[in-house]
Amino acid sequence: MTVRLRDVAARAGVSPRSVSNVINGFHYVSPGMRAKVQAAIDELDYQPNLLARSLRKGHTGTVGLLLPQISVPYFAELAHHLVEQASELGLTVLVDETTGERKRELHLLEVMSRSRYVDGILLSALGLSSAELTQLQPRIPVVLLGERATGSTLDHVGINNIAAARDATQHLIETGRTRIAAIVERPHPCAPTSRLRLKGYQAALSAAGLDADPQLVARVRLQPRRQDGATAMGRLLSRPRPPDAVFCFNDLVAIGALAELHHQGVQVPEDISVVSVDDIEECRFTIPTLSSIAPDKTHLARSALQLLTSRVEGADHPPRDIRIPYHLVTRASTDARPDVTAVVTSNAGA
Amino acid sequence: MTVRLRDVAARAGVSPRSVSNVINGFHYVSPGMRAKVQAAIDELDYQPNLLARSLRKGHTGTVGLLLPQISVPYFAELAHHLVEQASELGLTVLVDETTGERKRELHLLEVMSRSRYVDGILLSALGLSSAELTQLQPRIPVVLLGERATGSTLDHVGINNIAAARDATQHLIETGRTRIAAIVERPHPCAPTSRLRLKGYQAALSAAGLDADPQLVARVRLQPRRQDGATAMGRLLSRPRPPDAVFCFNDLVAIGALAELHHQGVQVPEDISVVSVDDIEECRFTIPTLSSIAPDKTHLARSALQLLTSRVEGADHPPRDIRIPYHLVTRASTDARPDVTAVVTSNAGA
DNA sequence: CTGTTAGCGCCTTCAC
DNA sequence: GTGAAGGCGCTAACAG
Repeated sequence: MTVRLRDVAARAGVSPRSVSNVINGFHYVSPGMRAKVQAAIDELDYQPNLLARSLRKGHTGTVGLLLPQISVPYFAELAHHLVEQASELGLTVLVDETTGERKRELHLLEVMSRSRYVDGILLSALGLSSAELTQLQPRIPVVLLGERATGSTLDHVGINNIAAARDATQHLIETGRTRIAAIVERPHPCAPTSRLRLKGYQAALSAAGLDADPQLVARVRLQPRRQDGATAMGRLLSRPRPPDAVFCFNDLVAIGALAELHHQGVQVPEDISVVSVDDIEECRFTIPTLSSIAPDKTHLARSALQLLTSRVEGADHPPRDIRIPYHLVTRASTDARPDVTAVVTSNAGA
Repeated sequence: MTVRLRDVAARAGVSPRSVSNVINGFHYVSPGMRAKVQAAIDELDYQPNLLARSLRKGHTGTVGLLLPQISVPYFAELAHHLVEQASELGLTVLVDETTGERKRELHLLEVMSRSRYVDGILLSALGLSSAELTQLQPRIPVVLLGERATGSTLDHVGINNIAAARDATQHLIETGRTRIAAIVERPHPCAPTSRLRLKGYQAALSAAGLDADPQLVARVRLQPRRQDGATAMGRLLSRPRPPDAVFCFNDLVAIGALAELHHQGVQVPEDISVVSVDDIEECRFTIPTLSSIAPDKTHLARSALQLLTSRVEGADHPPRDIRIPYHLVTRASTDARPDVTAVVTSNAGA
């Protein structure tokens, strides 16, 4: 039924060892041997059993990817870049969804890391606290995506959230806005991203000498969807003194906000301008098109995979925290002139 | 270093067999034995090596998912449902991207199916022709997603594309439209979906006694993105007698069309109404919200996985072609009254 | 109900 | 340069 390495050896009249040598491009194999073996491989249509190889070698060439939910556009795009980069490195990706629940994150991390099926894990954590992540002693390498566990023992790849939010907000200020609102996730110890972005927003305001009106900070639940952005925008519009601009925690929320603004007949960007973070594809086709901070997702994917593979290969340096460059893409939502793109304010520093 | 089954056996003072029995819930194990073994497992923090188990058992509990590109919203949502359903069945999903290229589809199908890493493959084929798919003699089960290879020897799960497009178009007719355009992929032997949807569109027109003006059928490239829909819409608007409604091959194209309509100051749905297929999340927040045919994606995922696992377990029936129910979700793009949802015209027949 | 034994298919240290 | 043997960790006959 299934043709094994030893069948090839028998067919070629050589030892299994020689077949293995040919397959793995090992050592110096005599041309005659190589030809004989190759012929047998072709005739028998032989393909190595990767499972057996992995068992023997102790690693698999597969990395685990743990995401809250793959259909969320940002994660879908991230997964795409990761799969693409992995493929270039000869790796494959095993995906699982955590829904962002602490329990599931822990469970899948545990199951994956012990299964021996993956060499390492890329984790976009939402439910696990920094402390827990720090305490984690995974038996295989783990690289954190996006969220940052302060002082973690784990490698991490992401953008500088404070700086990104600051740049986005500053852009609103530069276009003459003064009552700048923010829509961010409600505070949660395990989800520092939103807190950092709020901090950046506040930093920009204070640097410009604008005061931060707490009435202009709307909170949405964790892992907000478009609808949450719409609801939050509704609340902001009902303030006695509504904003003339909004910084949104992410694109999904901003898209909901745009829908609500349209619904209420508020003109964007004339009455209110909108900016956010992630730069998902959808931003280019919202009405109006949406200005957003664009992390270099290819770079992110590559760095994460490099970090992971280097750990898999035994690298033993202290945990790294890699900051990915980003830039602000200005579009119609922050500018009367539509589709002005790519004002680059790249940031690759710590 | 790594604790093995035999270590547990030694610790518990029993045979490996008994440990295996306990782990796999095999046979009748005496309570005393079970307790002893469990204690040893806990003390040693033992976790089975799934790689070794898979090698031994001949199957892995992993299914391969081959998609053109996972960041495309429809595929992202599909992947989400698949991963979710797989998880419920105790399966994990290995994802790879084909970019829709024939060569890559063939290659990945080959590599995956021979690697012994996955028990079966879910394939959303774009580049492979029906003939090629039919000729395919994969060594592990393959279930086709979405596209239909007529007379294929492979199982298939998808919606009735003709009926879906007919229903969508009929909805436009029922709202009083008479000059109904279509945006579809340009014909390609390997991509029947668009051809079928065009057919359904034409069927609806002819059933209503409307003539099908070839000037009103715009073609876009294969795997169109939002921009392609915008461009095509632009062409339709430049016709001497522009349409008063558009049936779009999929949501992405429709979203591009909406952007172009907005850009040209054409009112939706007053001047032109728009309907499409896929019902991706984004539809609920476009401006205006987009009416779309919603395939039951959960059902699709479940059926695909059921079909696959049943094949993996050796089922030997003739190839199945499962039609998934769908319904038309009417939203603002086809109705002056916004957000009227869920007019169900479910279709589960052959 | 439990213990012993033999591979699943591969790679790799040893000898030659 | 090539051949022979052992084992990665597990499960499933086959006894007992």
